[in-house]
Amino acid sequence: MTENRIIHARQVPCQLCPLRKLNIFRPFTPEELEFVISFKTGELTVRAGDPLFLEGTTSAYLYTVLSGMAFRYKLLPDGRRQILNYCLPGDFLGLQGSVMQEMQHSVEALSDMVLCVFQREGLWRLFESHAGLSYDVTWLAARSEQMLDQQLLSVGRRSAVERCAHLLLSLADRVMEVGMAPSPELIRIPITQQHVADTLGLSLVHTNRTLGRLIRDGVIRWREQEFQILDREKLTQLAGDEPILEAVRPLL
Amino acid sequence: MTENRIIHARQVPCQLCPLRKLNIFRPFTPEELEFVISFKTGELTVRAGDPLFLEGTTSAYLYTVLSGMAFRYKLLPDGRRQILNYCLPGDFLGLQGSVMQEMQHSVEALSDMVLCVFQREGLWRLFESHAGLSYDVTWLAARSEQMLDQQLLSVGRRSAVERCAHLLLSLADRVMEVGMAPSPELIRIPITQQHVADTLGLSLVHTNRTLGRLIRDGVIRWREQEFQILDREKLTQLAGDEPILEAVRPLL
DNA sequence: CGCGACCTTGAGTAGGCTCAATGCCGGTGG
DNA sequence: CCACCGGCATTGAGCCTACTCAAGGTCGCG
Repeated sequence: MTENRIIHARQVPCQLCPLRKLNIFRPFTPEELEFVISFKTGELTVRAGDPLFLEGTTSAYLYTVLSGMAFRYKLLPDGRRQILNYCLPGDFLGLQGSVMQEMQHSVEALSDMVLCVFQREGLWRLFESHAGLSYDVTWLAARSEQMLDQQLLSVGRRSAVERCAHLLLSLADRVMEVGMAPSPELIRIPITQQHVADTLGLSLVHTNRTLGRLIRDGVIRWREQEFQILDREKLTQLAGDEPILEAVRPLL
Repeated sequence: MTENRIIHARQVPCQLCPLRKLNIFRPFTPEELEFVISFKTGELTVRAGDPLFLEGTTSAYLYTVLSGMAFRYKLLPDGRRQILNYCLPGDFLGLQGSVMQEMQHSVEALSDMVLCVFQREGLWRLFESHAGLSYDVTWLAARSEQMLDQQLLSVGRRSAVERCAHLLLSLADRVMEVGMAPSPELIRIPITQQHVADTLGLSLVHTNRTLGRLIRDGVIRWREQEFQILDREKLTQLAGDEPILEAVRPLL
């Protein structure tokens, strides 16, 4: 469980944070940077498949993804799983757990990951001393709410093809944003079709057939742990609507 | 549009706010109360069917629902609608619009409503001067994210009956919480079956048949603008999982 | 009285589901 | 070196949940 995992000393000093250099993240004042340095208590390395949070437990920590990928999900008592969203570098995890008593969802690593670790209590110190950073936290919460809105629209109202197209586009965009893609449109993501199915509220078989159609039509390519967008225009048209990308965002 | 609607002078002074008396809202310090009084710039009265926000526009205002009900939704280009959630008294609206450039969703009044109006800019003043209230805003954002998680789980992974049961339970609970229900289990909500359908990602006809089954089985009663839970136990069992209620929450 | 908003019901269809088998590949152990 | 196994993708067959189209029915209101 989260609580007894080893937290390493910091390897990556915030000043040299590779993410912060990306121009999708808003620059910090030296003062803010200093605070974040004091806020960060260490780093956590996890391996693909490890849980980061478990529904029903409480966690003393908050994380920012430094590298790697994870997904947030909920389970029904009988085991049906709904993936809520994917967590990429720069994403801030665990806020719900800080604010509520118990986590209402679980998070699992998709790949090996490195995370910045913050103490839950430090968050209050952040709010007390740094209005700008508090605003950032709220900003990030609003952003993930917005992403959930989109996802809900998809699952509730789009057809299987539309859902697949939309998901692939939005994943590709997000992966590109944080510089995780080796080349434009070639996306290496450690997800299986089962993940896609559980994200989109479809069965595995039907997801496979739907992706199969996209592959046969030359719109995408799919291999284990990797997919590629061959015809973005067509994919966008199938999605019926382009996913939204925001300009600059904060990074904690 | 929001921008040219008439905003009345305050009728309800925050000190006497009827909501704040409910014990589901955390008490404020006199100092916080004073700030909120200065933050509130007036009241807005709207009628059932009026839009509060429109996707793609920007709004200069934030609202707290004082009385009445609304729903938040998104549309697909071809008109398919997904209702994201319902807004009840005490809910804080428009944060996404403050934080992003443009609204990514719309909100429409279900009944006549009264809303407390805040200036978007005032929010920054709030963050600068009141750590506790800033935390509250974040808290509220995390709460609505959590509600979306539940909704997404429903739409993605539950059957039609389960979805209906779950929605009715959670609406009933929320309505009770804020004292809008005349008597326990008798819920008067101005929604049509079309709203239910658009909330659950179902068609109108199938929603009607599903509710019909619940009615025939004596689990609920449905009339225009009103439903009633006759057998909560059965409904909970059909839902497969009880919706979560949080204890105390902030009110702005 | 007619109309609009909403609920209801029937009939036929289809998109998506389940069950079940097969194929592929990489890793492991004999 | 090969046999086996587990994880993942793929395919076929049959079914069923949920959808669409199309008519009514009811009620309140101008």
